[in-house]
Amino acid sequence: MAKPPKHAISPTRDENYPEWYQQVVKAADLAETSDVRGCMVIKPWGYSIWENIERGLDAMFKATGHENAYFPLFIPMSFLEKEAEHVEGFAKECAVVTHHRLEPGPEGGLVPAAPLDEPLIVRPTSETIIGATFARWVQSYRDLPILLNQWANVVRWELRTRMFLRTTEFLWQEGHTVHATEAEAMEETRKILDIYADFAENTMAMPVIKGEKTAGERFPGAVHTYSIEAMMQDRKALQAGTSHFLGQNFSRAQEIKFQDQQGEEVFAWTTSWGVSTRLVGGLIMTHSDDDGLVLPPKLAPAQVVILPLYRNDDERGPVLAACQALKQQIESKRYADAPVRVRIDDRDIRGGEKNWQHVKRGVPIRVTIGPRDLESDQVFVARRDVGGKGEPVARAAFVEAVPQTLDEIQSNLFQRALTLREQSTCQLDSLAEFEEYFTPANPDQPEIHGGLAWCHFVDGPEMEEKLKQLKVTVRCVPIDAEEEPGRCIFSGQPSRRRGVFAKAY
RNA sequence: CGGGCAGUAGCUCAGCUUGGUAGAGCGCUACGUUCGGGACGUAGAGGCCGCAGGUUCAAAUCCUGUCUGCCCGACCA
Repeated sequence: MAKPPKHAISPTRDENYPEWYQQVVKAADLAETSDVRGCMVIKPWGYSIWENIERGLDAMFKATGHENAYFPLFIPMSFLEKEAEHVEGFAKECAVVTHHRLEPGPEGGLVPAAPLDEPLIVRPTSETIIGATFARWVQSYRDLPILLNQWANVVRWELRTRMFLRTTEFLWQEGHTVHATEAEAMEETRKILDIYADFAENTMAMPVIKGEKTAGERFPGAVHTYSIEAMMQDRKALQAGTSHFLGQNFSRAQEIKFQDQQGEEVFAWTTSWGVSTRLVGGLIMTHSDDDGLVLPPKLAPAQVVILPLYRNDDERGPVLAACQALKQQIESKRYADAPVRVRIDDRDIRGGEKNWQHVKRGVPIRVTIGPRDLESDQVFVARRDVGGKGEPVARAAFVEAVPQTLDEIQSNLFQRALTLREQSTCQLDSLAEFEEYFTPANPDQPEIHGGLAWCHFVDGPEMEEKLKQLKVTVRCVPIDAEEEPGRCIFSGQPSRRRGVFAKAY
């Protein structure tokens, strides 16, 4: 009998984190590379996770008064040119449609035949096309606020792509709102940030820091950009969601204006905000281990998987019947306002291999039932978050405890991630400490190092130079932190708040 | 767009230096033995050796061109 490897995933996180990530995506059957450069195929298991993210967030948006709508994939090129910073920011990564219609070419194959009068760009984000529409919709203060969201795909022609974290085409939601006053727009911006943080922490079990981006990291065209920042297991930061206060920049560029109660024509205040399939990448890198994916129960497509064990047709019938019965019993239980999601895996493959597939796919609870269990009215239960083979439990007791067990797994994952982040966070008050913190011991093959460093800073050329050299970025200035006088570790200038610094994805 | 590397079975790759019947592992199919943490055996299916040209009796192998992909930089939800 062949000796199984120690871990399902090779290399382990410590050995080679980026490669480990790719292997988890593959082993968990989440996605694969496609025939189109930089674009991935999201497989059913991975897509189900995204659907659960979509469902969860969508409910939160609706509960706060937002409605879904859909705008075109194509944007006339001239629209993008209206807001100067916006052009600057996105022009480089736009895919452009210049022709329609294909005809047979002179040497076989097809050639584009008819050039477009005005090229269309494939949306990298929809501020411009949605803004142009809003300009028509908004005439009176009575038309406001407009609170819209769309679930869509966008394209950004990135040069380096990584599954889920950065792909040429990705799925996301983008919220776009219009308000009569600055205060209201700002309130919206912050409300959405809170929703993102709530969702990240309570549904994804991924701790985040809410903060504001510095000028250099801001969304092109925004006045303020806020983000939620998470820390992955390699101690690098991941921007997991952004909420932008656009001020009147876009409304001026696109003439979104209205008559207020005094009859004066004024420009509206707009916001935009989004999270993408990148969240799936964050989910993977927050919880998964050297045996593969680990899913928080609230997002797991299956929260419980039942694995029948039998050797022959005589055993098969009773075991499968018991599985069906168990499935119904578990489904009658509720977790997080919904019936517990259960699947039976009765595929005709070896039990051991089947079991490992579910380990690698991160199913929170695995239940094995064989002939011996039928006699003793037991089930064999394994939790993905604690690892190990599992243990026998009385069937009735197990069923009764399912919701509580799922809840324990959910909070265990969050606590574990939070603990790692806290252990990997420090305050640094000198440039020397900062440099040491972010310099790997072995530059040829950098080990996992660094983390989150809270430092006083003043945005400027000294800082920029040093960050570039160390490949560190300012993630955000946390908005929940107290003000505290200090001095910029780069320039020595006085500072009132600390920023969070980290290497980042 | 600069610098490095690679295209051979579904996947990962060997073979190329020194030209001579197209290979391995994994995966897949069938049968048997197995089965409570990744099984094993036997038999099979599966190929435009990226593409085009050249050298040669003969090219996966040598030469030229070309296309595509990957890695490292600049850019980034």
